[in-house]
Amino acid sequence: MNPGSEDDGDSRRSASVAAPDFNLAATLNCGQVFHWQAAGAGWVGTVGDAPVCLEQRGDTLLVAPPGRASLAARYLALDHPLGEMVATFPADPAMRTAAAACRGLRVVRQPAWECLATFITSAMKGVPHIRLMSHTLRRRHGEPVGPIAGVELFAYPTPAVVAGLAEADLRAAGLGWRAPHLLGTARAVRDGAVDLEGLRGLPDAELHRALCGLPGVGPKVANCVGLFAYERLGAFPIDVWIARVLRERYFAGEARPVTLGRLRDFAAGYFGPFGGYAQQYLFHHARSTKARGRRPVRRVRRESA
DNA sequence: TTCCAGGCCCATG
DNA sequence: CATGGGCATGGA
Repeated sequence: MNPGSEDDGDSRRSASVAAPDFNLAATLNCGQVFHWQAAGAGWVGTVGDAPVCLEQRGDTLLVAPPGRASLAARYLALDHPLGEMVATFPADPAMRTAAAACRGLRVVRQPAWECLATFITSAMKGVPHIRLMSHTLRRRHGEPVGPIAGVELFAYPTPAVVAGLAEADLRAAGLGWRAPHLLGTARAVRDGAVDLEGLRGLPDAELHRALCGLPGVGPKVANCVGLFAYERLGAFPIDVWIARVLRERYFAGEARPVTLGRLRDFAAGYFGPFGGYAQQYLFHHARSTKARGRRPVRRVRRESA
């Protein structure tokens, strides 16, 4: 990015936004959103249909083109009072460590459909593959909205477009058995069986129930969508990583693995009004510390004598 | 090669 | 209501 440059094109200029207590890289890399690409010193991606370049310099966020500064600031939730929110987290060692390590990570405000669809595709997949599926769907079926900073960008394909695809198209994009789930949900949205914007006014429990009625959406995905798209900051998604963290750090020494239901009950009461934020910090910290130096448990070689 | 991944669906007790 | 098997794909 080249702030203040006079040469061609709006996308070469950028606006400066005050962004204290913010970590752009952690925010875009923590597994809540899957389409941002590192480019030079910053990142390129879309906010809805709008292509944007982002770059952090200390407590300043540079946004290009400059007219999208407020859009980006809202998307990145720079208005969340992060210090106050983190102060509500429980003060146990696991939480304190994660909160310190993830300082500045913000839960962004994602468009509902794109969030719902990507998390339907996320079941039993690693983050890199979720990214791959997102990019493949965008490239093959989304509207081109770039390029920006030399990078071709595509909007996430709309519900109507996805609904018009064949299951085979989605399988060809790497979705596997998630293909009918995404297709079914896209058709439910297109046909008006569910109104994603209309859900905004619902209380948490009703939103959760409505989302769980969609194909491919269970408690975990519904909590992700509630947290990442509907700003239900107390929603606490429990995936295999978080389940492991909870069992190891909060239920160590149980004779038998604590059931998922018990983990849910515990998390709902323990982590407080911003439990979703707490969860995201635990998740990102677990993933970023385990990915490094992760040594698959070494296979014991059986000796034959 | 094997294991694992931001789970959900459906069939059984 | 809890539990278990099945499910596609790609990265490590």
